[in-house]
Amino acid sequence: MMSMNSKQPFSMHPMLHEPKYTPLHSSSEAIRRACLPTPSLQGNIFAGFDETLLQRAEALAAVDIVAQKSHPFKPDATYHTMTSMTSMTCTPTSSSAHLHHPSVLTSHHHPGHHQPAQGLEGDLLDHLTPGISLGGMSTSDVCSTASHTAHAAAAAHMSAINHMQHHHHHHHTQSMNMHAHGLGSHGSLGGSGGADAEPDPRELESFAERFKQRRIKLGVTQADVGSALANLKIPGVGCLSQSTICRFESLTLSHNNMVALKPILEAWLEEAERAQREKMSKPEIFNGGDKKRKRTSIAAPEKRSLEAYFAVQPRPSSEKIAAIAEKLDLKKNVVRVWFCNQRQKQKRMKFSATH
DNA sequence: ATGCATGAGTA
DNA sequence: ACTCATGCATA
Repeated sequence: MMSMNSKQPFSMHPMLHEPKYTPLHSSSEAIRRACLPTPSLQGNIFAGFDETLLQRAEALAAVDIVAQKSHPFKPDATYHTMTSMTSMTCTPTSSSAHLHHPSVLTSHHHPGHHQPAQGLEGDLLDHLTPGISLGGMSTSDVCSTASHTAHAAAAAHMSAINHMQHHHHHHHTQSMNMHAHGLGSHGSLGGSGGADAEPDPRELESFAERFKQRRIKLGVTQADVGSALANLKIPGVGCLSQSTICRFESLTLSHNNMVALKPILEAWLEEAERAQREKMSKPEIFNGGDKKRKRTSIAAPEKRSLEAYFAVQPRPSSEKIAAIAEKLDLKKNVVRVWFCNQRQKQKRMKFSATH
């Protein structure tokens, strides 16, 4: 079933499955695509290029250390010991069903990628400037220690604290209108004139801000919002995690994701404010789930190396990943996932270029 | 707030 | 095996 992939009722052009955003920041795509030009790759004489890459990248990483900040936390003693877990996938058996796939909002447009040749590392490395290649990546961390996210903001009022709603709803239905914004035309919609579908990054930005503001005013935490969403009974919409709400508010989601989530959170907001008005009371149960997934922690040195590799080749081949994994003494899967996540990060709104 | 991970849907 | 949307665990 093609299901959700079907975006607009009126198929614009079967070929244009590129629901890319407004011309304003459509470059996030361009960026990643732009890194494939391979000027020269004939140099890889022998099979030593893999080793070379690793060595060079690590060398860069070393430089990085100096130029980088050394977090106040653990210098490096991080226990990446557990990276040896073969299938840490703690059998999902654990009560809390893992069945959820609230991907109602998925837009799955294929990003037509490519298989960039992998012989350019050597060259690239040679032309790379330590500061440049790695500077923009690792510094992204640093969270404001004071995450006064109104944690205990007394959600006394409407605390629809429904953790653990073992959703088993298979909402594949509704596929948000991922609309292929008419690139070029869309005037400006000064104040959301187009009802609910505005692919405007600016609009999303302001909404996210207002959302957070009003949410806090309601005295509700991000987690509360997430679980309360289930009470909205919006077909195909279950609950969301604190993470997602947080990311929405901080715009650290993909554009499409933001667009898809907006109407839902908007609906919740209004419902919440309405409910507060009439002093309601929602029955809250508790939760009851226990499953401890251990979060692998990649030590700083390894992380730096990975970043160095990434700067050169964001999409290493399976073999390359294996090599890197072995070099850094990490599970291949850990490395693979790391690269995937890294790529995803680059696509997020907030820091995505042109924004 | 964010790092590492899972899973559905695709290619 | 990747992308994307999400989530658990944790700094």
